[in-house]
Amino acid sequence: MIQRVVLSDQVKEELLDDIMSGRVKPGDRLVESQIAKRMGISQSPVREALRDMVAMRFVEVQPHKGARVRRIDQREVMEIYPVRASLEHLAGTLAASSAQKHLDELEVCVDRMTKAFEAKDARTMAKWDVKFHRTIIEASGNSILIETWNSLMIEARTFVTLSNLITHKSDIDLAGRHYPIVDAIRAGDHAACGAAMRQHVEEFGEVMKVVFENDAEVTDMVGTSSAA
Amino acid sequence: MIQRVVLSDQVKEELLDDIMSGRVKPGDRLVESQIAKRMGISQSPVREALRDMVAMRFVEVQPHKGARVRRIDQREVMEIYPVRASLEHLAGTLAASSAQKHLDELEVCVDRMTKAFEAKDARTMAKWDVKFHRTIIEASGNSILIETWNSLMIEARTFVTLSNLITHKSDIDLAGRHYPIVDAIRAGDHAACGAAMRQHVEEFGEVMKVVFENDAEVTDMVGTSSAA
DNA sequence: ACATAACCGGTTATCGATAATCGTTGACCA
DNA sequence: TGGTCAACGATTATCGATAACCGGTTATGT
Repeated sequence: MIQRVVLSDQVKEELLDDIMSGRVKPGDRLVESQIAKRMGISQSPVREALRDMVAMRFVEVQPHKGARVRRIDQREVMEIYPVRASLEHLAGTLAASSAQKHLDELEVCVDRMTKAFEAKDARTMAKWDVKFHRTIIEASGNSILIETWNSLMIEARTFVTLSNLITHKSDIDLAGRHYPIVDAIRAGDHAACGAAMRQHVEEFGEVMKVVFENDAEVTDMVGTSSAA
Repeated sequence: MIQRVVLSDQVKEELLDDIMSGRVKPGDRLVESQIAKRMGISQSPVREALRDMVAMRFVEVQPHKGARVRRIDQREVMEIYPVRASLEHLAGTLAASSAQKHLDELEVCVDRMTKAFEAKDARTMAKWDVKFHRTIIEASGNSILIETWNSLMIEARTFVTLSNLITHKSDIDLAGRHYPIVDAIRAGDHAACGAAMRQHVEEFGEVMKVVFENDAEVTDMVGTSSAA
């Protein structure tokens, strides 16, 4: 096990998978030497992988005290929506024309999302949801916007969020709510597309808020996501 | 030299300073072993510092090939403004009330900015400009927004941008353009504050665009910034 | 009893050395 | 001449060992 190009990248992937799958939970310590021993490698690549994951915000380290899986609390989950709404509003506005060549692609995303939702498969649904949004972000052509959006690690967050949603509120058709965006792109209407993106993200935030309020003990989202 | 808490942080600061001051230019290689020898330390903390600076987008590395100072081109400089405008619009909207307790602070920033501008001191001006904006971003209370804004490394970018501006177009009073924001905060008008923030950032972008157009050979901003 | 100091196990931060990899140079041959 | 490839120097990626550091615990003095 562990054999490809750059060890630290493989370590990173493995640790990321541990986190996403729930094998390790928020707050858990990630001890460099232990991980190194478990993977049969030295401390250096592990250390490097952990630092990378700090930049991704999956891990937090305190000097001389070590790394832990970052705890994503309800406040943080909710705080992301206004930021996404702003960024995606901009992306929608910029991308309304250039995204037209991706209309088929976008519709495939919505379709797959719908199916995954019916199958209660949060991971797959998150994947297509994120692909939909990323397609539009990238069509904006603004590389800073793209990098900024990517830095929010929306894929992972969406996954844990949808896991919760599907578990606790399986009657909301999220996939279908992407159609207004598709329509605005088809019409090439920049303002409408931006507005649709904003509204879509804000709506999603509202739904999550309700989920939280109806299910107060769910404060540790990543931890509970392992059920999916 | 080099003596505080964490070596890699000191290395990072030193390298950052080398870049900001123009002692090393975009495209220059940053050889781990050479830097280590020059600073009288081992390769590890240098390596770590470089990886951190990749996350900050000041450095780029290719596996097995090493690190170079990242080239920031005109396109990238211009692309940041729409993103900033979106984020700061949001921040202004959220912060109009809570920033009221920082009104004095904000006015100090503008004052210092004005003085630095008169002294043609781009570094100091950037410092106070960024402090002004950061104060409002932080008053928004949204930690994701704060982190996202920080990830744009606006301080360093503003410095190189202002260096150019001061060199090439010293007749524009940028500092004074912060007053509409201060006024909106004083009035506690959320919508106006958001709008003022957006307009301010967009105006700055416009000014920079003009600077670029009037000075076509300036495409390598970091490189030329060493004049400041 | 209580505060403080010395100690200890566990872990991180740093070191110096080595293996792996890259780009280049120059020999060799068709 | 032109092209392939082996060897080289430079540099990165990884290693194993050690020093520095943290938090908790026990020993010590008042």
